[in-house]
Amino acid sequence: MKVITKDGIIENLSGNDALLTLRHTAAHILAQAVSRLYPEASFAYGPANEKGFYYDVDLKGKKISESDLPAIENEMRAIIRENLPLKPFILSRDEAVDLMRERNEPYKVEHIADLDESESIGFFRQGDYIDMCRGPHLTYTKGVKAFKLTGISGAYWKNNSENTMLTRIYGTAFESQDELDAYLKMLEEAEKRDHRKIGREMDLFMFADEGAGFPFFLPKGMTLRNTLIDYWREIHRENGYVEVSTPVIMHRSLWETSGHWDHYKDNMYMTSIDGEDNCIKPMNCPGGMLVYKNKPHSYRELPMRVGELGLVHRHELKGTLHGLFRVRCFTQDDAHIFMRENQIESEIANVIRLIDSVYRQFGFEYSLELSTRPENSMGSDADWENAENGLKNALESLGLPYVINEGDGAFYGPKIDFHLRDSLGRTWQCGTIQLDFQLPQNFELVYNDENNVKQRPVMIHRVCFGSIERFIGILTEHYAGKFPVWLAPLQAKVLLISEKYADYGEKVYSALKNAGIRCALDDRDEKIGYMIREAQTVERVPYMLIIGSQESENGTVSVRCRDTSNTEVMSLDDFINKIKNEIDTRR
RNA sequence: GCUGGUGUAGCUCAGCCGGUAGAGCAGCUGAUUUGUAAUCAGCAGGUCGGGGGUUCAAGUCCGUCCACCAGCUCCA
Repeated sequence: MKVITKDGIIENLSGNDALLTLRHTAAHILAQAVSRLYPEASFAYGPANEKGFYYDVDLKGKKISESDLPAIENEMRAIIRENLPLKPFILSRDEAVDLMRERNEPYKVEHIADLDESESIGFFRQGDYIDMCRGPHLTYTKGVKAFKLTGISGAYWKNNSENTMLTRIYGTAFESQDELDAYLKMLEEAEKRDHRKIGREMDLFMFADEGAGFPFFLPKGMTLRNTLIDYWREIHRENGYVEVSTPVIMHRSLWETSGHWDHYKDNMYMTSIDGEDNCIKPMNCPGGMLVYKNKPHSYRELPMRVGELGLVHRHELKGTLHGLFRVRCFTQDDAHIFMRENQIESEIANVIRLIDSVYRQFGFEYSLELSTRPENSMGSDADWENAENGLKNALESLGLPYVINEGDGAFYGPKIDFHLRDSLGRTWQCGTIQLDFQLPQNFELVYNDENNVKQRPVMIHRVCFGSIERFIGILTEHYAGKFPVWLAPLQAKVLLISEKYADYGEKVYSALKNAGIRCALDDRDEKIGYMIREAQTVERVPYMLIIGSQESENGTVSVRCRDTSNTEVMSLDDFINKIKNEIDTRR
């Protein structure tokens, strides 16, 4: 794809670079269209990304909605038809500021001040529209052949909630109409997997207006949840963890010691007990500290791995709530690991391996991020450096790729985050490993070393699922509700062709039940097609056992598989062995 | 919290310029006894998110609160 740089050099781009350039040019065309329809508009940032492009616009109090998008799209098409050349030019800082002031672009003027002194300031002109931009761009507007405006929202200038809110107009563009259509189709398919919709259809969980952000688990959702927890307990037992449970409500003094009172008060729910301030725990760690302090410890016990499935409550802003993905109370599959400093690297590597095995069980891809010291943090520079190096060394010794998020750590320590990719291509933070030198100090934790000298342990906080609730939401979308047999709330359903076969149907049903298989019997006097439709498309039961005259005469079952819609006739025992094997091996 | 949007039966949705609500599916009852993705009929379901205001009259118009949706910010 032929593109032009801000220095006027023609280059050839391909692959992702070409796509991003195409989208960036589409963003300029969007801005030009907006400037024609809304001459008073000023422009902020208008980048391209992996989903498309957007432009942040200040419409000076003028309100627009999605219904205005077709008009903007039409104007964009007109600009593409006019086939304007994109002409770059370079200005000095002063000239650039003058030009942007003259054209009433205060955000661009502010942007110039943020640019590095050494950077030359590029502009691209297409017709009467000029945009400050480092490029490159397509050479002509007609290069944008397949685009669509996809939405509109508010966005803060420079992503800071203190700043003015601008109007962000979203769009996407591809090199061909076919690719655009495929992308839009994919979005539609993704919408069908929405865990909120599937959760309602499958009776997994619910929400009520009386408790925004507080999920309810229904019987089938509870089965799924307990199955996940059984799996979690099993792998933690195998990896040398013990489990505790700490209270949900504890006295204010605990949270003052832990630092949450100073650093996290706005997110904590409060209550009063006998006139004293108490907090509903937003994190499990302070309770875990009290467990450690319950008795003296020897170096021989370390590393000491203490798990807790802890229910935490956090007051999240209501605009951020989103199904099970973002709630106000959730269960962390937490663990606190107490250890000596020289055990940091190997223990972090152990945790990474454990989390990796969990994600592989479900076939998830993930990426790693290392977050470093934030502004509002506790502790000395030396501790932070130690902690950050510990995490880095563990990642590097395992040879894992990661990106660094400067200043994104917790207030008590740096962390490694695991980001899962969901069916919409969104990434969700699930697992995290946080190294903490602060809480052991604040709570004066100690252990006796081999010389009977008191030493301070280092602590790791870590979660695998992150939050059971979020993880179930992600699993629901990942599998589109078609959970693997070991997780499925209903693993098999017996469907009767007619009530004449009720006796044999009952026999099959109790045999499954006695074998520990989660099953149900549909003995309604409906046609078999009706029962299959419901079992397969709504309940999403992995196996449907159809029972009629042949089966009851031969002692067999006709097994219909949810995922292939194929049927296979087999003996009842063979089926039980087959499904039990799939469950036991978690396939 | 911010920007924009939405809220009508369990679910999906209709309801025009203001004249006190309608469908399909699900549910219940009956008929049917069925062979691999919807059998037929009847019945029942709603203070139109809440509470105000305008009006002779509000699902419809106006403010307000709540919830939800798409984002922003934040986060497991």
